[in-house]
Amino acid sequence: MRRDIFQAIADPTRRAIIMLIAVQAMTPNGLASHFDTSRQAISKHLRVLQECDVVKAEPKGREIYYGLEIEKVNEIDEWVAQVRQVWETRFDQLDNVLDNLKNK
Amino acid sequence: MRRDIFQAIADPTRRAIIMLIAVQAMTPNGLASHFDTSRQAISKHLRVLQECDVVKAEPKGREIYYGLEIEKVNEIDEWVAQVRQVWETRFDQLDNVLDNLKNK
DNA sequence: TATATGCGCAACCTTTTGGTTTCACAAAAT
DNA sequence: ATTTTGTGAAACCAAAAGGTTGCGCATATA
Repeated sequence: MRRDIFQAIADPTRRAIIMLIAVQAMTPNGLASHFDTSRQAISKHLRVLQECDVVKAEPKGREIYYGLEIEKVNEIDEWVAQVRQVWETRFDQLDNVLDNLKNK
Repeated sequence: MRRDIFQAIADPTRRAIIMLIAVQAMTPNGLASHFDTSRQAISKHLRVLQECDVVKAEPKGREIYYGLEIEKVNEIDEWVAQVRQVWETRFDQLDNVLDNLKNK
């Protein structure tokens, strides 16, 4: 399944996971202790996060630490910036129209 | 149903709608002409976008123009900034640890 | 007035999502 | 060597998502 970062952050639990591992890498069990669901459910969320490279797995013995890939978060910023840029350009155009009116 | 902005931007079609109306307010039919789906499907997306205040409806005769509420986009930024801040603080803490080691 | 247009809403259907339970397996601990 | 612990994967399930078609209603247009 083709995932993207926007789908990844759509779920509140996944956003909370991201926030937690922003502090430090954590294991599935460690993460699950902060939520009201099973470890398996958290593992599923981690898989989604992995599929779009928001999260990286680092095995340590029989534990697996999941760490945040902060660069991926930039993709969100980029889109938001694009929207804002389009929005502001629109006002520039309006300004131009108003300037033209004033100059007549 | 309780929606939030993150769910709103999860769908690619909705992100495209947001980008389009960032340029100028548009009607459902006007929007639908840019996509490969029915007007009703676009209307459903608009309803989702309305429910989390990303979009505002402005009736004009029998047409309804949907315009972007740019302020809502800031909520995305805020969350991203929060993640980044936590992430960077983490490194500050590591720096502190390293500083302490160096001072011994 | 009759007709065409633009729209929202409801019913329906299929696929996806998010959860659970159960299992197998590797790595630690006993 | 046996048991405990940490994990991913698979099967299953209910709910939600995203699409369609068909409708009714209000507003333009003829």
